[in-house]
Amino acid sequence: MKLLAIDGNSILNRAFYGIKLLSNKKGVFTNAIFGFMNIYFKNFADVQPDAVAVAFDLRSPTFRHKAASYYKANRKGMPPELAQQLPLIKELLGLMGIKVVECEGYEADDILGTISKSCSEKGDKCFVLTGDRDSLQLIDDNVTVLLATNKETIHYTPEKFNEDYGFEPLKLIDLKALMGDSSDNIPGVAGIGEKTASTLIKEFGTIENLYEEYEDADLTKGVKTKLANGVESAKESKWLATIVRNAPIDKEPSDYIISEPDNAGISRLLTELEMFKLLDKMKISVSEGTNSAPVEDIQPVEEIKPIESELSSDVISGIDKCSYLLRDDVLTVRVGSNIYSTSDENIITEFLGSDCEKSTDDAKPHYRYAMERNKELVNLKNDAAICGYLLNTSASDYTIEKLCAEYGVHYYSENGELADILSLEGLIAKLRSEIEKEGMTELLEKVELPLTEVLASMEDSGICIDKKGVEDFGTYLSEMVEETQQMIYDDAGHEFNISSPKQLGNVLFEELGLPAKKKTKSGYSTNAEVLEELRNQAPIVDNVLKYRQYTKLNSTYVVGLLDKIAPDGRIHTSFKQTETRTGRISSTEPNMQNIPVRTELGSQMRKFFTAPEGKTLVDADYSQIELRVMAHLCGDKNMIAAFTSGEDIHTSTAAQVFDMPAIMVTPEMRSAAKAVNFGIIYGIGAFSLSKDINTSVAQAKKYIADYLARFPKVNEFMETTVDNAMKEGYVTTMFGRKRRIPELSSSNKMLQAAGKRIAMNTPVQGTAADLIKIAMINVYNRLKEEKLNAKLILQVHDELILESDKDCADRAAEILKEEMQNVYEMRVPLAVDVHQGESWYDAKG
DNA sequence: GTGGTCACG
DNA sequence: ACGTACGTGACCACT
Repeated sequence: MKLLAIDGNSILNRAFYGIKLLSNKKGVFTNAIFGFMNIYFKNFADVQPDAVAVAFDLRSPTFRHKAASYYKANRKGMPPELAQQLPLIKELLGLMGIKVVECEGYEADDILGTISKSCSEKGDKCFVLTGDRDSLQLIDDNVTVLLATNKETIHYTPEKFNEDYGFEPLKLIDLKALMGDSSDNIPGVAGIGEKTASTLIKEFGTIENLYEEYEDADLTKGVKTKLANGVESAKESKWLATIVRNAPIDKEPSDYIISEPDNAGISRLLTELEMFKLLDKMKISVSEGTNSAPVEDIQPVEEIKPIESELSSDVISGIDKCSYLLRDDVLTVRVGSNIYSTSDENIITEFLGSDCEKSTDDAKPHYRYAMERNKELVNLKNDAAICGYLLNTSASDYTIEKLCAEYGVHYYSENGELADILSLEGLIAKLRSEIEKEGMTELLEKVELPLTEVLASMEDSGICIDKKGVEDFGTYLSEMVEETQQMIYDDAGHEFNISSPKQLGNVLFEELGLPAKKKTKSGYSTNAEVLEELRNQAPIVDNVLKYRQYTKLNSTYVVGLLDKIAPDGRIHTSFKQTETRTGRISSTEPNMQNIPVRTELGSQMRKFFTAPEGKTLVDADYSQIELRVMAHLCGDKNMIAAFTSGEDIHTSTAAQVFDMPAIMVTPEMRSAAKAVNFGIIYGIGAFSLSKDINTSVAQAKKYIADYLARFPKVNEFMETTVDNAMKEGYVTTMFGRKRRIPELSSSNKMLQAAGKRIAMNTPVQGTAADLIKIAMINVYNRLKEEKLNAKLILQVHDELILESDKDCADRAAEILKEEMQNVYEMRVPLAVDVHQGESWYDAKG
């Protein structure tokens, strides 16, 4: 008979700290359960036991059978994120038919000690699974310890133990009695560490033997003295380190034979915890739970037999609804149990342009495939990645396989290469029903799906870049880098890598003795904020700042952009629609949303983004869109009045906060008010505000208090938003976009505070993102309808850029401004500034 | 791969 | 006592 005995606390602990925090929608943490079950299944497969026991600590405050329990109980308790998972894993194990063993006054390792002893005496094989090396003392010919480490599980037999330690397993107790163990509060012998202890045990075996012989042995005087002083402690420690092997529990291995699992119960629990991957692994379907989703959501698990054939025009004309994939220029279409495929470009474009309703996994590249060939993708109804993103904006990616695992849809991995296409329809059905449940169907159909085509078109268009201009700018920057670098070397007295924060910190704060202000994890902080304060103290500092500016411009922008120029002489960025937590779009390879503008030198870069011959760039940006969104969302009268009046918002905020007419507001007051306005959007904190405007925390606090007194609805909005977020676990934007915030249920105060700021900021930033997305779709359609030779080419969060034929640029600018301003009826006007120019620099106005 | 830094809204 | 504003992406050094 083979028994697998698991130290539940130890394995759960290891799983918890080894896997990043995961939680379900309600904020119940599940990472330790997930990790525990992974370790369990792996070892179960390795050992193939006949019986399983999982032991957990159980200590009563009034009864302690030994002092070690008392010491351990004194240690810092487990974090609530882990503690809440403890009853859940026990419940799960119970449902799986696995016996959970607990015994008042005993720890898990005592229970394992007892069970393994009983096995050993009866000649049964026992495998002890734990993460704790202490249990290695249990090893004998019938008892193997499976030690789970971060990397692998080590199988400790007596031979393996001897190889590693050089003595027999039972003597591990004596080793610990000498060296002690701070985490278990075992004192050991003062001054004896692991090395000495190990040597002594190898030579003398047990501490009893050691204390009989050590006085005459060949040991240093120091060691002898330490041993003499530690004799009592050594004996006490040996007792503490010995695992109990006679706890009052069931001792027959046959008592632990696994009973019939309750699949419905498991399904219910794991569905509640949203651990679909685990459920799939256990080969239990969601439907086995009693509270299962409606039948139509569930993909049948039975084998389906796909019929594969070549896609043809005849077939295409007969399809009215299908799912498809387009990868590496190969199209695969599924209609019922028929699978068609083709790599014929003409057939592919014919399919994409056909009337049939289409569902796919990631449509943007398909739009581009069509556009590059002057064709269209028509009637796209579903995009799995977009659906997955709306349901959870925080996932790392949205592949079909991952989504199936997350939403409990069967993934047809048994069908090899066809797995994705076979799984797609069921997945889409499930995702759509979830989206409907969450009230995001309109957001999906009216905003995100239409936006995909707009983004594809923008990527396809790209923006014209003046290659020669960039190259010349690069030459200039390189000269400046060279020059500045030399001056820095002269000041430092030697050459070093200025780009290495470590080496730079050394030069500045060690060699030159400048006062270090801040530290980072790995040394001195040398960021711009710190250097700015040191500017007057040494000329090298100014040069370092210049060096940073030149190298940044040169490597990120000049070199980085030249590297991305396409054969058509343009830059085609990639807009990501499923990346940000808030609903914004992001831009990569290259990032066109962080082209310099704030400094004079940096903004020169924008002169190289140009309109080609006969065309012009039209640039429009929302003025203070996030503050306007805030005014709309909270409905504060004073704030709305400030925007309706058309005055400068920061000046008028200052007038309110400082209680004076606008004409008396000084530039300093305006800039303080501006900082407060930013703080309001980000989820205000007095400390950061004080740093931002260089004043005391007390003063910053007063600004905030005064602000909130003047704009009471802002305060109210923040409070209700956070309260509601704490209750629901998520926040929403005006258009129903959701962001879950698991940080809110963290026991870590810092993390929870961050969660609250996220809760305050996301509805504002997210609503602004929704608005400009809708405007983009409307602009795209208007330009198309009016057949203007003008195209959207860039979006920078609150800014849209068109490339337009000169002769229709005024009309295009009019449409752009109109659609942006009128995108949605708000309680405040949405102000838009529009300009035209030959380059981005000029069009910014 | 991670951390530091810095470019943008 | 601790670390501090929201959301991104790219580059460099270093492990």
